[in-house]
Amino acid sequence: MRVPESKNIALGETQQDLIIFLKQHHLTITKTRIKIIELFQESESALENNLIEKKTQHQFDRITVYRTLQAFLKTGIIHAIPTYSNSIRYALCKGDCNEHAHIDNHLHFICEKCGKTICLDKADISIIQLPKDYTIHKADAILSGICNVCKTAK
Amino acid sequence: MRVPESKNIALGETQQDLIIFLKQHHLTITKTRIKIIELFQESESALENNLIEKKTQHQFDRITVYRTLQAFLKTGIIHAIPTYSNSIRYALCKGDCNEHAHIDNHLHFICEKCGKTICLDKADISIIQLPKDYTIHKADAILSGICNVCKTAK
DNA sequence: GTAACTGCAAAATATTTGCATCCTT
DNA sequence: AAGGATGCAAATATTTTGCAGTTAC
Repeated sequence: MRVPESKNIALGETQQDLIIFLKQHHLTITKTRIKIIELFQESESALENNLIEKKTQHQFDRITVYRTLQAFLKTGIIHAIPTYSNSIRYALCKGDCNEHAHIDNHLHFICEKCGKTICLDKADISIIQLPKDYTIHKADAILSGICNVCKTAK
Repeated sequence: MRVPESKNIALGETQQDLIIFLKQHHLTITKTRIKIIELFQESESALENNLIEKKTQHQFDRITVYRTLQAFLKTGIIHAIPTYSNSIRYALCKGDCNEHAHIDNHLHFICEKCGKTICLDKADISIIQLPKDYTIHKADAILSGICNVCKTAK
């Protein structure tokens, strides 16, 4: 298949788009990878290894899921999100991230009730004033509280 | 010992101050707790369980360290810091935190070179605009890059 | 003396690595 | 056919829990 050249590698809706997307990131096409990317697309909140295993009903080996996430991370498809717990969460990169450049400055919200981690793309944290003698590569804000769903659910 | 009443429970320099501090937080005084608080005071960067074990030269059982951290966390002496890794880091609360109220809105900087996590107290992230339908209890910003020490060390 | 803290054992959870086998290109 | 991806086994790291012995108040 011919892979279109593009600076802005965007993730389309159809499975065909998804295959192109993976190829653009120089990843081989496998059932695992397609399924896990689809999961990320469906989910509005961040995912951790454990959660992916459950959502795929243990269709794939736990280790395969770890390795898939590592491959996605390395090629800039997903990014890690800092958490207060001891498991690493990931979410799809919305921007123009790839192996070489990773732009990932945004807000993350962790709900204290349901535990979901949600990327809030609209907000921008570049307004934060930084100390002079530090070089900043990446900025992440973690907000915690009660999310919109849990609030209305009471 | 008479424990002075105070709204602003502050941590003093001497070991005597430290004992008063622990009592104000309704914690019994033990060798472990004194040593670990002292460690936090000495260290300008955040500590994880592992690191505390090493710094105390395994003087205390690993499990005791975990439980000490939990006690400190519960009484508002320390706060957890979100990380990209799978171990939980803690730092002393500088403000007026206690069992009931926890004010902890500040910047955390993680150095990509030396791995240190540093609390940058001066900066304030309350200026971040938040979505309307979310209730925020706590805000934390994680900046990563190169810290002042590693920068000059080259 | 009583309640709380500590240490050992054991278990649960999260993640990594090695190797043989299978799938993608 | 070759290289990469997968799955199983095994190992490591982090954290939690139970229980008996010790310490703080």
